[in-house]
Amino acid sequence: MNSPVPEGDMTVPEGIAAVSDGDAAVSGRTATVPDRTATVPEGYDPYAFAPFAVTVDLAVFTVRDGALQVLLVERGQEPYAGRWALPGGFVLPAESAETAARRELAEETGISDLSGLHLEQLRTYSEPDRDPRMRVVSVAFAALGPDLPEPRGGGDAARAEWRPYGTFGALAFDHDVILADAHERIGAKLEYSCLATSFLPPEFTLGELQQVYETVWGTALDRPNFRRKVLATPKFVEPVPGGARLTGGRGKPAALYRAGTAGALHPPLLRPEGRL
Amino acid sequence: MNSPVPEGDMTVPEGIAAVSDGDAAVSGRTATVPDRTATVPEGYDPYAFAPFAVTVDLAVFTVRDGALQVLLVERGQEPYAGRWALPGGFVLPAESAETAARRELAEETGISDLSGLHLEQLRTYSEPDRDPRMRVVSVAFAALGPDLPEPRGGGDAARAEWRPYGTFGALAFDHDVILADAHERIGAKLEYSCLATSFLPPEFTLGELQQVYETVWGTALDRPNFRRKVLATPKFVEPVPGGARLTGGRGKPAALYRAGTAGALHPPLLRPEGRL
DNA sequence: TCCTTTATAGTCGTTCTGACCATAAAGGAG
DNA sequence: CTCCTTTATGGTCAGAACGACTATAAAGGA
Repeated sequence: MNSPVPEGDMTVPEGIAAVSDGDAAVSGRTATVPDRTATVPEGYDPYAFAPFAVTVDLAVFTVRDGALQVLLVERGQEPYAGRWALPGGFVLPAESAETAARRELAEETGISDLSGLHLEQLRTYSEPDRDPRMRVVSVAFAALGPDLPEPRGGGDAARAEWRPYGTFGALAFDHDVILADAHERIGAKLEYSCLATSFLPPEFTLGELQQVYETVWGTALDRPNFRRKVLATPKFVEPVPGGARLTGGRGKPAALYRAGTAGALHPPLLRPEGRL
Repeated sequence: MNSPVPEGDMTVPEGIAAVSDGDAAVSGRTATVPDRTATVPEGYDPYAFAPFAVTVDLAVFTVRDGALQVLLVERGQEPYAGRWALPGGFVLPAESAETAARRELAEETGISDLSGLHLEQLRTYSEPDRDPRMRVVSVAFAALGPDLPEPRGGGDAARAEWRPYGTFGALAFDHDVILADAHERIGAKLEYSCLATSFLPPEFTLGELQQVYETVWGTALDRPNFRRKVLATPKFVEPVPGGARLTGGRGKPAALYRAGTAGALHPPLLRPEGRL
């Protein structure tokens, strides 16, 4: 896994080749301001390569209280000061976008255990006028996890909160578009992957699994048919050994299941109506 | 559609806001070195934002001679001089990644008519060591089109050629991974979208459409069943008015069809065996 | 002790799918 | 001109999957 700079014709000073070999900058994981000397070789003019700032933005979903909720942060600065936005931040010189996404999320929410969080690259937003201040390219991620703790709003975020999807006004920048794209992607992936289990704790009932589908898709599903489909799909879920059952609810106790080893669903579990 | 720089804490000089308005660099379509003054405001320290070079890489597929072919260019410089690579290049300061992708492709292949080409963002590759020279983030695209003209190999590319998928050795950088990801994505999208028609000219036979599926998936399909599925999907294809038929081939002349207006396929046309 | 709620099992008719077989219409070989 | 091969197209048929239901079980609450 190396990488591009395609067939670059841009005159690259010979001294550059040796630069990124030094891993001196890799350690700067918690710094918010990148080490200025880390990736910039002596005598290298970064403007020759049209420098961009690279950020990550995260559309983090969870299912809480039977509703699809999104993690938002309140901006403390212009532009869009006071407006809600998706969490995110700058990619540091020694980070991949994936690494930066997890770091930023941890910083801004104070949630330390992100192990159960499913992170997935959505797409990159690179319109030249995305940010009124400067040229910023943002790698967007869709993330989903089980009912996570209340965010603390640390790091660069003034505040951080779970908000029910659709109950807030326009977000900062192009975050409305990113969020809508993320929602569409998640909904589509539920059809042909076992992604839904990422919304749930390690052990769950089929009723809870169904609620994930219903919440994300916004449609009601027939319970017996849903159950039949899920159980008919090999390795989608497997019963918890010992016949453990969840009680305490209103009705008959439900059997507990764990996520299986399947990555894809065959056949897919299609949404009732058309794909869009 | 604006954009991120999330809740930026990095002190941004006020003078920056006016910067990207200047479209001075947009014209530099054939320039290999971007205008250095275009996006860099006075008094702005780019290192505070960890400048990255941003490139695009394209995995361009077509079906030729019954085989899936990929467009490759030969690198003329180190690193990986003489190695085959995916076409691509630097994003200019006033371009989106999509715009840069089409420009680079036109430059490096000499193919002027890219209108029939379907371009789709794949994902962004941002591992810190992707490029041995410097920090480069690459937005990868999957592209597919009907049998395109022979590439001329202009622009930054020493040579450009169609090569049957799988008939070449290791590509430069992480382009092997990008290409594999693109192939997987295309194969998956054939299942639930009408993307296959992008591989074909405006008018085509069902046999040609089936060959696209067979070529991309690498599996044989039952002809009557394929036909039944395709015709049963509303708006996937529509017959050419007047009952035009393609003759000149070996067997019975085939009816001609055009791409319909459907974007998604319901129900999907699943690959014979599991999804991966 | 009902009543409500949720889980789970099963039925039934329709639709879809995969594996076939059959026929039509072209070009090529002899 | 006559087979033969090739490709297109039209069917059949049994099994699988699906959607809409009905029925029963097991909990808590009134």
